[in-house]
Amino acid sequence: MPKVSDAHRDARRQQIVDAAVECFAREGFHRASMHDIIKQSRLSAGAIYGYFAGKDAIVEAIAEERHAHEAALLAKALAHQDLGEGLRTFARAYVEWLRDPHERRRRRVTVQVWAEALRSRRIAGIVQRGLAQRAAVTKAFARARRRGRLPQSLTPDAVSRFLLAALQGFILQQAWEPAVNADDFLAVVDRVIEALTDAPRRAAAKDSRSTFCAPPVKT
Amino acid sequence: MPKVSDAHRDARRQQIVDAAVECFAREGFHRASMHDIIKQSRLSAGAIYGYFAGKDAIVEAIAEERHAHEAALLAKALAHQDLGEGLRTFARAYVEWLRDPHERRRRRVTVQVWAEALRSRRIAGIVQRGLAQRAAVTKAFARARRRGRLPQSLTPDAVSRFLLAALQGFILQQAWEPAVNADDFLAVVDRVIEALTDAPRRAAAKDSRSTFCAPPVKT
Amino acid sequence: MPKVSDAHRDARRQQIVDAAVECFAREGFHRASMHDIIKQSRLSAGAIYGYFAGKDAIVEAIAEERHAHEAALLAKALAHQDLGEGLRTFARAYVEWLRDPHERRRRRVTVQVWAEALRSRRIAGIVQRGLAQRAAVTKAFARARRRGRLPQSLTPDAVSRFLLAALQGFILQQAWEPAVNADDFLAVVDRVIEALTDAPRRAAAKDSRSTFCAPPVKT
Amino acid sequence: MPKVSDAHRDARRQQIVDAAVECFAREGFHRASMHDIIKQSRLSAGAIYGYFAGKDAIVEAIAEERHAHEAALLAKALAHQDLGEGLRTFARAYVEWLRDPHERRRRRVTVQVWAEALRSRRIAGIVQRGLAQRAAVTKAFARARRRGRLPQSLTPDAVSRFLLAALQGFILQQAWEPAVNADDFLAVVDRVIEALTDAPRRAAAKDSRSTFCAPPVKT
DNA sequence: GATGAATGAGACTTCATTCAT
DNA sequence: AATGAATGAAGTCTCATTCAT
Repeated sequence: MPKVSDAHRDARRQQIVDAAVECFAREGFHRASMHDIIKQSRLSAGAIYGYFAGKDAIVEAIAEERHAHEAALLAKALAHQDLGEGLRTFARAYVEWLRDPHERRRRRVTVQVWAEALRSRRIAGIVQRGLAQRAAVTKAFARARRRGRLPQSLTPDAVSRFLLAALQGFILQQAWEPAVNADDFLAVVDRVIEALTDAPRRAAAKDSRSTFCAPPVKT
Repeated sequence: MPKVSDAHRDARRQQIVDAAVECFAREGFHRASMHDIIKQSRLSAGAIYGYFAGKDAIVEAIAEERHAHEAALLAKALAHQDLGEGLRTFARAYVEWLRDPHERRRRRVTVQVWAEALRSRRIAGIVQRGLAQRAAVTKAFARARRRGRLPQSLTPDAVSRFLLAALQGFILQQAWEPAVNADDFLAVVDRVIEALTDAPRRAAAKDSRSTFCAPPVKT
Repeated sequence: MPKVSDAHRDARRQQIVDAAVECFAREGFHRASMHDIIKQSRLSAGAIYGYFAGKDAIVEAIAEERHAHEAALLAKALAHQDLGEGLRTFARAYVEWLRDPHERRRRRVTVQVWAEALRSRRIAGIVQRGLAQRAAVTKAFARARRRGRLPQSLTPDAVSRFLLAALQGFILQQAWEPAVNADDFLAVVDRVIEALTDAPRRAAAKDSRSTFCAPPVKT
Repeated sequence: MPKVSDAHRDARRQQIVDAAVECFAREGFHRASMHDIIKQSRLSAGAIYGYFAGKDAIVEAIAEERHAHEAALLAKALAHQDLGEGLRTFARAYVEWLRDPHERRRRRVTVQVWAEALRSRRIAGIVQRGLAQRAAVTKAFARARRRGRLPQSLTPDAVSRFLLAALQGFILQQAWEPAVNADDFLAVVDRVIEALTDAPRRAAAKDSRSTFCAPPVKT
């Protein structure tokens, strides 16, 4: 079986990653043994080590895998004319993505990756690279704020961080309780995004005044 | 009939739990060995097994530990006349709690507990018991909604879930990046709680005007 | 089985070393598995790792073991009034030592240690430490040369090195061919030592002159 | 009927052996993997197995390789009119040979072969075949003894064995310490050969006098 | 003939837990 | 009650060799 095609190599790699996701979702990284992954992948021990340097490398590959899709969703969100609208669409698409049973298994692994990031510099780096995508949202909020669409009292960084936190928390909750009602959650998200970004529109239509004035202006 | 006093037993128990937190925060549950915990606690293997049935039991004890304090904070929040005010106070107190270095170490373990809950029924049960405290908040929101202080379009469950999610996400982010700016985050939390609890009344009764109206000079 | 006596620990350690010698002599270090040593020692895997950090550490312990006895033999040799006499006695005692079947097994391991010294810095260091004992012989030859009992044309270092080489070669040959005639070999050794050190006596008695003068004086 | 010429086959074979020597000298047989040899030789796994049955066969080929050259040197030595002279020339030529860096690498492997001979019957056989060359020297000493040029008290076998031992010991020492002074060593070898082959005659016929008589000033 | 991906037995080592002292 | 040496199953990974292409 000499010099196999790149496509074949990629397929094998994916076969291993998929098997590992299955095992890790079921047992956790540390409980799942290489033997389990080997059986699940229907390859041999040696074959796997030809594609990955070890168990950790597989974990890292899994950790890395989600970024591309997230970046795509995010790009679409930020392309919207209206930031709030874009973010609401993003939230909807993201939650939709989470409905896929295959993706749900991966998310169980994601939660473990989050924990592992506290221990492994490599994993921490990968997680950081994922989190770094938030920067684009922060920038968008900064632009919005300059146009008066975000309260001066809030920092763009904290706003994007807050929305990300809510999303991460939801991912956690869904991992623990798969039956969680995503639509109701999305309704809250919509309302929050609206509150954070839509006020000017409301101001234009209804001329509202209120406690919104209370927090001091942050510069 | 123990030869040693209960106080002594409790102290020993805490000594073990503290040593384990230290080890788990540093290495993760699975990487930390009982040997590590034994050394850290300066007790003997046999002694530890006199207090805990095994490694899992220690993990469970740690997982359980946080609930009492959380319940107390929450009770105070819900005792407030104004729900929004109570929740904002809660958020502030919670974040303050997270500043303590000792607590931060424990939180690193919490993140691991979250991952472990996906694997262990016992840990899952403990986490669920913690999450169950959210019910009181949900009830409070239900009351608020009946009084028109929460939009009819939002379910009390989803609102409390959303706020919890944001808190959990913040805990994660702080674990990864201890220098995260908590005050800016709290400002967003305040605004969101306000938006969720004040808006309905405002929309119906008041016209709002605010900082939104004064866009800063472009830079 | 808490806090066992030092004597007990030493006995256990020796039990492991002895088992390892048995296995290494039979199979070679690399072929002999830890499993073999474990079975041979009638201890458990874990017990062995409580005494040695790993297979290499056992090899090192074995490599180290011979030095004390060698140093004792050498000290006796060098205490002799007459260096030649001392060395002949040493050779005899050393060869006698090699007759012991237990010691012969150890020597099979020694030959492997010699090879391993080319690869492992640790083993190389241990071997060097053994070889360093030659320095005392070199010094004795230097003294002898100053008293005219060693040809000026020979360096003390080379002489001691030569004798050591012959001994090492004999050890090799005996390892390959246990039936080698040691007495005949010793007769040659005697003659050689005599030739290297006894000339003055002969010179006194017989006034000999010869090709011995040919090599240039080395200083 | 091979598609490639014998010359090509031999070149390939040598390429493999050279690569293996490189790897074995660097890492030792057991640590060097076939993978290492494959990379070093710039051939493929399959190609190597077309030339050698396995790793052991390569080791055996290396072990065998030295004999031809040794036999040639020895034949020249024994062709000398004077045995002592012949042996001294041999020693000189042999040590000269050891100066070549390529040969030094091979000698590192030789030392390993010596150890391996204790374990593998095949390697033992090859080593024995090398050692068997000593028989010719023994015979020469027997002839010398019949002519009164070797003391009756020494067996020809032991004398040749002794000289071989010294040479083997030197090879070991040079492997461990490449900077060893070969010339000084050769001076001792010369003297010893002289003592073994000239002494009887001298003792009977001559009076000897030498450098022994001129003790240097004490320092 | 040549290639190199794949095999899978088996290597070394760790570690939660027990129990004789 | 306390100790810590001992257990041994199970873990991760390597590597000589094969054989489909």
